[in-house]
Amino acid sequence: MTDLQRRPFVSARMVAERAGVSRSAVSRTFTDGASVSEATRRKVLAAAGALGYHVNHLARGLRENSNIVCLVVADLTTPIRAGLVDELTRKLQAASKITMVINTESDDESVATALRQTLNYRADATIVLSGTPPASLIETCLANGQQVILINRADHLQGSQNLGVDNAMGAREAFFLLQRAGCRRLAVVTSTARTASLLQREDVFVEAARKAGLDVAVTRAGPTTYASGLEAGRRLFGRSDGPDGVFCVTDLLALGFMDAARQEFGLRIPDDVCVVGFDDIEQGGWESYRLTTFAQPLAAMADHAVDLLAEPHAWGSERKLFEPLPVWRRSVRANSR
Amino acid sequence: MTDLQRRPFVSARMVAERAGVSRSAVSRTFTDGASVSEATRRKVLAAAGALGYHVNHLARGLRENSNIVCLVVADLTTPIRAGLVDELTRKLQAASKITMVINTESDDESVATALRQTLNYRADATIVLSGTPPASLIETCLANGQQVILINRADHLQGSQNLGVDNAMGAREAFFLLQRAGCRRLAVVTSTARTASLLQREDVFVEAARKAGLDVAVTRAGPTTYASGLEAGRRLFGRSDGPDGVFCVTDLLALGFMDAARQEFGLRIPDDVCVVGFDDIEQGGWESYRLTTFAQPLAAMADHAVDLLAEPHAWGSERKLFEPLPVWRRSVRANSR
DNA sequence: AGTTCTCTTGCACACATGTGCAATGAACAA
DNA sequence: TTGTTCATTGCACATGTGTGCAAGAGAACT
Repeated sequence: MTDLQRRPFVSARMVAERAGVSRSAVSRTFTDGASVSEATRRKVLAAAGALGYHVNHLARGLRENSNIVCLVVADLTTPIRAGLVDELTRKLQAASKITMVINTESDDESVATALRQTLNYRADATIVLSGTPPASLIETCLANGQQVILINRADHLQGSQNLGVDNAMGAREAFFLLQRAGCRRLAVVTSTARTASLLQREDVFVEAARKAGLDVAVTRAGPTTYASGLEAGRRLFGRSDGPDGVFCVTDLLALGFMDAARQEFGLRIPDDVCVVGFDDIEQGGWESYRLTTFAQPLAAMADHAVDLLAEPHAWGSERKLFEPLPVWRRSVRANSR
Repeated sequence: MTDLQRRPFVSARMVAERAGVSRSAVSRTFTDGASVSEATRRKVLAAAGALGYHVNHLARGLRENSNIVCLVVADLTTPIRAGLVDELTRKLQAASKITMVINTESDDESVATALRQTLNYRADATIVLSGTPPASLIETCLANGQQVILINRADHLQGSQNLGVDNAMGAREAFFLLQRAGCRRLAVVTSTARTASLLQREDVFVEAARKAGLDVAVTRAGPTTYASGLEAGRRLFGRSDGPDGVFCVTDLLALGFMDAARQEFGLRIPDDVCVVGFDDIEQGGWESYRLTTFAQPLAAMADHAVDLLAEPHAWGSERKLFEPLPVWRRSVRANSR
């Protein structure tokens, strides 16, 4: 009682003592394919059960791979982020990895701090979902044999492995959708967060419209939230000639925009305005919205990320793009030609 | 190249060699309050910087506390769950803990497996947000000196520390809200998932109504989702005398229910039906819904959970309840007496 | 019986860290 | 100069694993 101190976790040695065998025997009992006789194995298992022994994976991680994967993410409550984290944690667990989540601000300094923590815990790999880590830090991770996987960060950093949805393709398709619906006064609703993904969606859409001889009003009312979409709607319809076809670079923005159009300006969707989103979050499918959008294939993306972990770390920084899947619902008119 | 194998992480010994000091000096440099001269400290820091050294927290965790906290959770994409995980990861990080997320099915067997993994990684504590671990396993955790904190699991398990929102209070208030609004034909919309929280909300509401001489129709159309709320609405209004006051035990159910009422039966809210939810998820505040509900004080709950970690593990299983905060919006009529 | 072969087991080391203890050396007072 | 104090530093051990190596035991075969 006096001397026991604060070391309550039962170790392999205690099990060995109780079972009357060597510590090696205990270790081998819990190692697949190691050589132990059936008799000692039973003795060890009995002792372990009685004492409540569990192999210490931290100590095991000292010698070999830690099997730890870090997820660096911001804005966890956003549906699309939550969806991705959900898929990843699930699949990582299935691959018998352990997931450490670092919930950071999305500014680059915080991400850098998070990445350093990653190194402290000897993670085999880090998956970055938000922000952009500085190149020098990525290099440090790689030098320490740690994989760095960036998801939907268009920044093409040397040595890191990249994957993401094909924003350009989605934006192009979005334009064609609105064009086919006969929209003439186009607008893009985006956010003040100038991440590469959002910028690309905006740019490609505007470019496609320009090629077709149409002008586009771009609105950025705030961060990438429902509230910003709402505010964008107010701004766009507050002027004399509101748009009749709108591409919202994110579903959240789209839902806010739709509410502004309908509740505050009495407009009908899709009769008066057509709206296209991006991401395919669950809420877009709700009866109040029925938003036509492009889905990020989250399951496939998570699968691929986990596959990358198994492969021998390819050095040339690669980049895999996933096609966004069109989801047809009711926020765009049927072809009117 | 041939012999280097796969051990790229730089250790304290390498730093020591490069700096021309002992390994202890390196260790002390990175330990607060240890005795190192300014000269060697500088040498060590220089070498560490050049080599990209980071202290191995896993090895450090072998001797003392691992500073790892496990979060066992299911249905991560649900807004309320995502919100709680977001708060917890943030606050744990601020308390310089590391968060491991175990995304499990909510059935008890999966939770048990998750809890065992928790022991393998020598987590200082486990926070359970979903499912109910078997009592025997909790005992094992406690015996190993690991704290077990259950959030919103009404199951009062010996030795575990419990906290959650006061469901009874919220349900009672919900009834009074509807009563004051003059509703006479009451209904409860709940799910087939018979978790203690949801059952209590249902029971207390029904009991309060019965005391006031009112009968309540209880509908459970499926799991705790938007779709189930939608289906519940169809069932309730498909009969001759639909309800005029409904308590949905979850905001998600409420939103689905509202959509059914409005889109499929042309009812107005709150003129024809009053709706009260529970949880206060972000979507309930959107313009299409403006749901009156009771908020779970997630921030305060997360604060308290983190505080529990600091305290010396009190053995008598305690239980702290948080008052749900009423959020007045537009889905309930103003008092009509 | 003697030889060979296979299976099992214990010792010792490696992994990366923190720290008690003793030794070293410098600064300072007498 | 000598004795004392104090900061600094290195050695060695502890933490809990996995595994190579050699030794031992028993079985099978000549």
